[in-house]
Amino acid sequence: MNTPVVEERMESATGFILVKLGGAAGVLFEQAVRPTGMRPRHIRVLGYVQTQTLSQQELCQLTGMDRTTMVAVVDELERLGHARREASSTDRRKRVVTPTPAGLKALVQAADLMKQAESQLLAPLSAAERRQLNKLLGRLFTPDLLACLP
Amino acid sequence: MNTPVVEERMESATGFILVKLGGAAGVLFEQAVRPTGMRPRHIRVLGYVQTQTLSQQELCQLTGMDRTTMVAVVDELERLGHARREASSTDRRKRVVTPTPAGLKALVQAADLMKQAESQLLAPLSAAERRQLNKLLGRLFTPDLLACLP
DNA sequence: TATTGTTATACTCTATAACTATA
DNA sequence: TATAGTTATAGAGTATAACAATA
Repeated sequence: MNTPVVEERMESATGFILVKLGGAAGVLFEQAVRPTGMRPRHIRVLGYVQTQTLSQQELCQLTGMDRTTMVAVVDELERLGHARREASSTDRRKRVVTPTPAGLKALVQAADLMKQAESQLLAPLSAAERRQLNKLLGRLFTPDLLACLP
Repeated sequence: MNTPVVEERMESATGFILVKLGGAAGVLFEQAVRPTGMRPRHIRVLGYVQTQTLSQQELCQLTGMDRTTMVAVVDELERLGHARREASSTDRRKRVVTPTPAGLKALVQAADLMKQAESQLLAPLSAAERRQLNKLLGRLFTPDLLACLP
């Protein structure tokens, strides 16, 4: 008996494509923002603190990173001169993360690079198709899905 | 000046959603097939060898894994009793990977679990929308994109 | 006693280099 | 000389546990 037990090419399954494409997009963005000396997570943190005053703990909740990772990310932002830790005025346990002028400038550059990378990624689609894709993907991103993650 | 330099919520950007959703889908599949004792890569290898006779090297080319990872994956398939290494009749350097009856049975079970997980993932979409999404994602998965990956 | 930030540590994944046996 | 498989090892990424300061 030589009939395939299971469809051989899960390459065409939506789930498979989604996983692979997500990974590829991650690498693409990583490469795109490399000139800034940052990685996507640094940019995400900078994005949050550009208008709000947030502690590391609050940034953890917003980004889903854990405390120890956040320490490293803020360390690196400080080393790059893109953010500083300051004592919270209300709770002396907390340390507030504040962007420097250089950090804000780097954020603008990074956002531009990411936008370019996204354009490259979505190049095969028309503007209407991009909106369609964004809408469909957004609907998959349910609390239900997030609930079963670690 | 308190105006956001950069849109604060890249959460709505297609690239961001794609990366996050891909990661979530990966975890979902990982969890779904856990009852089989396998991980998605084992299942992928089993899927390839169910009808073809392939060496580890050939499996590397098909899956994109490197040699050392493939050794580990085949080791684990052997330990589970789902595949065996056999000497190639044409080239004694090569070792051909062959599924056992138990391996084929496990593959069927795994494929079913993955299908269920995919249904769960795509539950928010209608059948027509799923086809649409599959088509759009497929078009993003270009050789161009794969070329800029490591 | 609980929480914030921190450090040290362990664990997983993957990649690199070196070895063997065959070609 | 090059290739297939293997092993050992190192590196990055992430998670866990324990600690200091403060609530």
